[in-house]
Amino acid sequence: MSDIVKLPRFLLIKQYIENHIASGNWPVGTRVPSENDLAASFSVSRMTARRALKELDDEGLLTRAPGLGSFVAKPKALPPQVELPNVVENIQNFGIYSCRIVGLERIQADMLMAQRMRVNMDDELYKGTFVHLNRDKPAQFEEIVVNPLVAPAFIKQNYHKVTADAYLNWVAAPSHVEYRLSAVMPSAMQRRELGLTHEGEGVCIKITKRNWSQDTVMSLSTLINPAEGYHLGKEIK
Amino acid sequence: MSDIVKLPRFLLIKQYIENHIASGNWPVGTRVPSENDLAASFSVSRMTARRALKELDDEGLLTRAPGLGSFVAKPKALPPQVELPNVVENIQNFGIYSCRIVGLERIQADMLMAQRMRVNMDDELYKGTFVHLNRDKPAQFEEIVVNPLVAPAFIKQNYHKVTADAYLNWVAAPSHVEYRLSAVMPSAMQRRELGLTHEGEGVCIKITKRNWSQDTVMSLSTLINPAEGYHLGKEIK
DNA sequence: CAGTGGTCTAGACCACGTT
DNA sequence: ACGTGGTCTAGACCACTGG
Repeated sequence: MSDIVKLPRFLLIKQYIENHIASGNWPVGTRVPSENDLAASFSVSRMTARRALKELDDEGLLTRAPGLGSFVAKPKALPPQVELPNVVENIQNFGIYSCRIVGLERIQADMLMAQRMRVNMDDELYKGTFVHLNRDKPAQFEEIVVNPLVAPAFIKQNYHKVTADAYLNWVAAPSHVEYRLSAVMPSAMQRRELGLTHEGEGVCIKITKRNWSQDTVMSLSTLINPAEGYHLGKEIK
Repeated sequence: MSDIVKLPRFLLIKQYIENHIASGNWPVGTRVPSENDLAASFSVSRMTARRALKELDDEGLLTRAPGLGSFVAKPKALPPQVELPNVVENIQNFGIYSCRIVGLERIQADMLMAQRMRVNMDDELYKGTFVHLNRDKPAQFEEIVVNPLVAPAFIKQNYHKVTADAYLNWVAAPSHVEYRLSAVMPSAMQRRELGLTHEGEGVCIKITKRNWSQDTVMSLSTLINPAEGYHLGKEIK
């Protein structure tokens, strides 16, 4: 016996169309019945038939054009995406978080940094260097350069309780964020701070992150994670 | 002077609500006017007021509940995501692609592989090993294990022109894909195949990808890329 | 021109949660 | 009982497209 649940009519129409598409019966580009056609053949008002087509349009299964009709859209293979885990947040939620402040200082922009921060050379910038620890074990090395105009008090904060990233999100949420990820061998300083003493170990994931507030760069941070145990995406086992 | 364009009424209502939310006038959790309220105050039918609320709901700005009303939703910070570049596709588009077939054979599933492929131990599997080259320079090492039930002819194909991945997508598009990314030091065999001769070089990005067709595993592939020049996300310069 | 989708109306019935 | 959103109707006018 079929379910006793009474499905809304617009859902029946959607399923009718979805089935024709999924079965290959209506290949890409096929013109599907118009709102009036569906209204007639399903004994339904046009508004109801319209809703079915509208939602299939929203879901990307159909393309609709006034004066032309509704057509089976070609499936757009959305590029595979992985989430970037927030190491500090994970520790705060599931571990014991602490932070070693390696440095917190004013610097002058060299040529490269001026270019990346979209400021002039020799402009003053703030720079913070941190090691994030889980149960007193180094988990991530962070270096962040901040535009003083966006966060004048950045250098006066106490980053034992609140991370620099969290503070910046507080004083001015970025309007846009850029990420870049690669794998590197850490520098001697980074190895030391991360406690990577053995000769063999050392592969690290490096994430570069730039926060924008409209057209000005708020901050540029570099995160170095030991590759050991650092993964993106779902567990595969 | 304001634009002469005549906006649809439901858009005016949407803007009215959006403005109240954006200005902080209606903080998260605030109950917004009901469909009937809006219909009355905008001298519009309920269906039109409804459409405005419906679309704001779809866009995540509102949460609606029958019997209760519509409420300002709390902005959900979508986790940052990066796209996984398809190395082979990039070479085919912007370089000169070729492929060295290292191996193409039947294997028996050991315990680990059986678990990952969701088959029984000692079941037959197909395994392909490839090196993808750009201008005859190794760019990616690939190892792919395939379920024979899904692609019985997998092992008989010629993978010089079409990649194993492309072939599998052809015979049976996956219904779901899992990714996992990490950084590793390549094995001796991988180093040899990738032409990593110098002692210092060697950090690699490893991508594990599992294709599902409904509830069966179609394939499990491991991609090894020299980290040198391999990046995810937007260029930051 | 006839047909399409886009917008809109003024009603209606229902299931649901609060009171 | 009342108001909410969810579904639905039978009309309507419009801008746009094709033949």
